[in-house]
Amino acid sequence: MSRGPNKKFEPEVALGKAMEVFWLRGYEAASLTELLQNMGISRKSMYDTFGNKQSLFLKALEQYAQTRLRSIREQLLASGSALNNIEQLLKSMQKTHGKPGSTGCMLGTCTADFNTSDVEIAPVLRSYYNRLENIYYEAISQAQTEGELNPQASPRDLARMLLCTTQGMALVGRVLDSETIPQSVVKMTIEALKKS
Amino acid sequence: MSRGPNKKFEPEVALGKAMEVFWLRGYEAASLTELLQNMGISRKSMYDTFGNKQSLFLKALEQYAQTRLRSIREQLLASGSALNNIEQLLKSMQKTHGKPGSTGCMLGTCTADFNTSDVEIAPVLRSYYNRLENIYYEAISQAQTEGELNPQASPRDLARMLLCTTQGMALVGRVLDSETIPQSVVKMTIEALKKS
DNA sequence: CAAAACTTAAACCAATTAGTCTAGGTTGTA
DNA sequence: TACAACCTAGACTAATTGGTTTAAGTTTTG
Repeated sequence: MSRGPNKKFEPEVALGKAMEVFWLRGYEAASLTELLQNMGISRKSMYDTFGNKQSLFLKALEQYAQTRLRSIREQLLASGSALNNIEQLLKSMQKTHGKPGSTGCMLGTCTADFNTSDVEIAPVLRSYYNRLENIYYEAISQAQTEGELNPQASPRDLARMLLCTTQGMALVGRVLDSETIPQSVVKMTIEALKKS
Repeated sequence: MSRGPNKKFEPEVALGKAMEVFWLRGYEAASLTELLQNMGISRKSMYDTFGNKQSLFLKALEQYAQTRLRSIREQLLASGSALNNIEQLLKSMQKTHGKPGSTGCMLGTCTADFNTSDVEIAPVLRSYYNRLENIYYEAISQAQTEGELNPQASPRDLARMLLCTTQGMALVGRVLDSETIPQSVVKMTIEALKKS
């Protein structure tokens, strides 16, 4: 057994704080100084624990994605009708991204933030989008088997539409000061699903 | 009349080159060095002509938006059916954003790049989104009066859906290496319009 | 108690940033 | 021809960046 005390700060908590800064500012614009201030730890501890800025970011992005994907999956797999769960999810997104000062989705922000040819980050983002698409796919399929959606429609196509529409809403919402656009988008998206 | 030669370089051409760099890299990551190299002018000329980096960026963004908006408007107002023009526009976007190495829409990239509370840039982006929404609105209205779309549907809602869906497709396309997602999105969007 | 594991604060480094300024060259016109 | 307008190249500044290292202090445990 090793001697001495264990880590005093909670790496996961500090990582969460770092995530908030990256989410708000983006990778480049998030300075070490601001990151450390929010994380509440010293420079040394950060480098000892997380390696460097890029790997800190990748860990923060991973935590964001897992938290977000789990939350969405839970909302979609809640008891009751699958279609209703999709509607409720979209409504909650409408509210979130319609708020002034909303920061959108961290995946989307990073998708814009990084050079498209960045071989380090692009595959990570692509994989998260795939997982998100698959979550939508499952929910739509379930709504179909429950008889709530047209069984002839392609759940794969619908899931992809849902993916891009919500990402677009989250992105545009960053500069909006009213809920009108998200309202329209969610309304039309739900109609599109039902009429598919 | 003033003496001496007029400007040797074309400010609009140089601005276009700057725009390309900003588009590819984003505001922060676009260094003066890279900008000047692409613009093909000296540091001094840039500061004399454009002021500083931020105003260079704002001018580049304005040029991008005007070029882009005009192009979209032209495609939508082309001769023939309004609905068909919308379809053709979406198909061209599908192709563009499905290409590996696609850089998305500069408006979207900047929307993610800047701090949401940036009072300088947020209103500019918001205004561009409004203009884009209005262009879609006109096209949809025309398709309705031409009897190609359900006249009961709200062209405002549909225009907003189109806005967010295309922005999302452009954004996600930055990390994609195949056309499958844009294909699905465009297919579903056209269906949604027709069934609205 | 003493050593190990952990912590912070701050000094430090090399590189890069946006922006300014100067010196010298070219070009066109009064 | 002489001067004004424009140009480039590059030196320079002041600040900031990510990252490293050092020194000193704290806590736990063998």
